Amino acid sequence: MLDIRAIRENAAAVQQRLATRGRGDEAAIAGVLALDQQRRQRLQEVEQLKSQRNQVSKQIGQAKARGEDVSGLMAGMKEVSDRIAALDAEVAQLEAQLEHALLVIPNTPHESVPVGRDAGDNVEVRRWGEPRPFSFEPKPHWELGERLGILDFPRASKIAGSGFILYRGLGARLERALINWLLDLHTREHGYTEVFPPFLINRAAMIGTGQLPKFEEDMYRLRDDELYLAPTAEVPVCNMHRDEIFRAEELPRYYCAYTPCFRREAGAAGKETRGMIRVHQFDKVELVKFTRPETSYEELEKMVANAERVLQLLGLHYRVVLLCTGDMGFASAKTYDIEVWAPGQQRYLEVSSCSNCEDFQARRANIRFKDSDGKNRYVHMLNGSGTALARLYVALLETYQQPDGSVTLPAPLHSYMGGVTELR
RNA sequence: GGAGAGGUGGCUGAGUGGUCGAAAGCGGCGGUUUGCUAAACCGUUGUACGGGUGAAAACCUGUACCGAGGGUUCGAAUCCCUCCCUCUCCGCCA
Repeated sequence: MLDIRAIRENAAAVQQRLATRGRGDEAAIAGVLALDQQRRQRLQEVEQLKSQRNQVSKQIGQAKARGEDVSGLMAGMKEVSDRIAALDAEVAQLEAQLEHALLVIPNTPHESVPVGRDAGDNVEVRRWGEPRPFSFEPKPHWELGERLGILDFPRASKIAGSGFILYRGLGARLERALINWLLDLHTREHGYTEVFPPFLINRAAMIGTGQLPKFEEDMYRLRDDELYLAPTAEVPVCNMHRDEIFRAEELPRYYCAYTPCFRREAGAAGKETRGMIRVHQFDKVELVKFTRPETSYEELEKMVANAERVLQLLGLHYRVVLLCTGDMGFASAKTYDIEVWAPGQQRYLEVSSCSNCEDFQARRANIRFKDSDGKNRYVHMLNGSGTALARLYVALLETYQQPDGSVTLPAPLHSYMGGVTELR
């Protein structure tokens, strides 16, 4: 959520930054300003009346104590009270409208973000390694997985529907190994604290990180309870500290968490439906940081490096991409994507997305810290995948496939696989 | 799921219709004292949203906030209703 005061004081600049996203979000600012103006006007009126009421009520109390007749005073105050009730309702309605208007406006991109329309305008920042050369035609993961008997898409459909994965045997073991290895890596070597949160999320938390109210149709929701399936661990982990105030010395805080991620992928039907590139449920280890505002951009670079380390240790070729204004997510001010090379499909796959949301989520979730001058300020919140498992799995299978269809496993996973070094 | 108890400021905890933003204690901050530490003593101590003054730091002022939302009343932390959460017991269950 953007700061209403910043909008009030700098409307043109905010509009200009929003316009770079190319979605017309800047158009909402005029309405926000009008609502804000009305709200403040009504607020002044009602507060003046309340002041009057407080004074007279006090007089009534005192007069009564002296045994005087107060029926005249009381009669007059009834009208004031009714007027207050009416104005209060008006203010509440304006506030609700203003709140909603602000909740559906995306974050303003940071000035270092390239302006662009879509993914085509993203800027490649660096590459690591290079695509593995093949002496044979590399196969896509769905062929490898089915042949090895570790991925079973038809049976996943039988249970849930299309867009779900069933791992079995060493395939299931590999998924579990990756989860454990990633959590160990980030907690032991990168200083993150492990969190295992609920996978069901209430509405307030979904609003806190920005999934709601705008993206309701992308979320799985329970029928009988106001609960949603976690679309990413970002949601529970960020909301851990909702309505809290950190002491300055408690920052930065690093958390990592494994959760499955549930996404309806509404509107994405038909796109990339083959295999496990885009599915309704996938596993992910997520990194989340709460930082002071001054350090959040350094922390973003470090977070990207932490995610890159995953691919480096696994020996997977990747590139880092800085998203342009038009391709960034709703809550983000700056995002790097990490894309791993999938030789079976001759393309890069997004396995991580690391974002600095600045105070956008902190304002929604009301997460602050007490600064050295005693003032409460909003923290900056960052989140990044470290990494998404399904696509990492794809890259592993396709990169380390052998001519006979077997797959060797990179060294870091051997112990996590109980000594198994290849799938065949 | 059933029965009961409870949710007050950073913490503990008083407050059952009016002068309560809220006693007291602890903690925090500032000061006195001190070679240092501790203790003692004095003072101070919330947040949000408006309005005003100021270049700003800040200051002045109003309103709201005692789990959340409604209601009664001239006036609600206090009375009523609904909901949420915590604790205890019972039931059920991995």
